[in-house]
Amino acid sequence: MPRALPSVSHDQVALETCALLELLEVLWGRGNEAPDLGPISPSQLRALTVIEKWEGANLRDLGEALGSTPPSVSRLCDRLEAAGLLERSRGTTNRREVELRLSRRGHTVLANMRAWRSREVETVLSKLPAAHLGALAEGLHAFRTAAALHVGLGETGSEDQVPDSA
Amino acid sequence: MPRALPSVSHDQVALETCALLELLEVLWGRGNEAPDLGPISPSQLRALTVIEKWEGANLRDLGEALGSTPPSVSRLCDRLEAAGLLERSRGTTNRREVELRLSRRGHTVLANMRAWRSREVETVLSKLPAAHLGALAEGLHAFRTAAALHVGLGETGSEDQVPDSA
DNA sequence: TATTGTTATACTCTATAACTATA
DNA sequence: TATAGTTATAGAGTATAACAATA
Repeated sequence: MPRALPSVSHDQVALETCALLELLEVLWGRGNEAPDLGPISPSQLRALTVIEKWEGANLRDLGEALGSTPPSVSRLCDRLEAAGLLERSRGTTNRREVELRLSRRGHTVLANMRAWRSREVETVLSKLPAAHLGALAEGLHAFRTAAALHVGLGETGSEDQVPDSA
Repeated sequence: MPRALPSVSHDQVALETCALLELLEVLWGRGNEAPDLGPISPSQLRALTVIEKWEGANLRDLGEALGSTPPSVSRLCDRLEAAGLLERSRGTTNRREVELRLSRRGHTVLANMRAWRSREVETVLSKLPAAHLGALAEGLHAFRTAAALHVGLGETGSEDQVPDSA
């Protein structure tokens, strides 16, 4: 089997993607087995992820990105701020708005999380033949670029992670 | 750029995978935008996913798969049973164990969830060129096969989803 | 005694509703 | 008045500790 033919249907790839995601949901949902993360919850991680790519967002913005309500987001930020991962500052132009930014510890936590997950994924990747690895890299990058645009988090910091294998 | 060379490093692909997963975490974590799912939570979805592939598991098994403690799992199953998605029956051979099985509604809920997610993914895939689509299909399948073995959910119902593009 | 599951209690996350403050 | 954010209260999810029942 040299290469997949271009006759693959969207249907099949969509199902394949979902199956993989389901697997990783179960795996990564396991109560933080990452040692460096501290007692940080999935919700907090999601919030940090969004704010990292959207510095200076207000509570409404964050709530919309997370699909969460203002009170939930407010409390979530309370805890993130108390944990020293997030900074809330009253807006300069509009005094009723809040500007959200990651603290240095916030950035560190995200970096640690990514490092841990990458190590997990690498143990799996190490079992793949090189041909499959190349196909995966190509396909994933194309997919993520399209997906980021679709979700609305595309224009910011997506490219700095993977320096493009060229 | 015709095809990715086999010189891609595990490192880079791991980071790419994590970046994509992060994106989908934010997207799918948005309070259930799937209409057919009803008020089912991510935790409940994870539990159903595991039990589907492990019919007759007991509470300890489920807890281990989810990385969760027995009391949490017990309560989680209380709610799943109350919602009619799960059936708890006292074990036949060992009367202190419990056998967990999905109800018909449980199976339906999982099917609906997968259908909704697949539609979401397909809207993204429809924007990919055919060459990238083929690469993605090949890479994802190889990855999932390796990952399923690593996680410990490999021998059961992994193959029935994608009939292999051949 | 060791194992399986449950109950007791506490904290996080989320939602709806009501409230405060700014525009 | 409309908008941004917070507080009040309630239910789900999780954890540790203590308990009941079976092997």
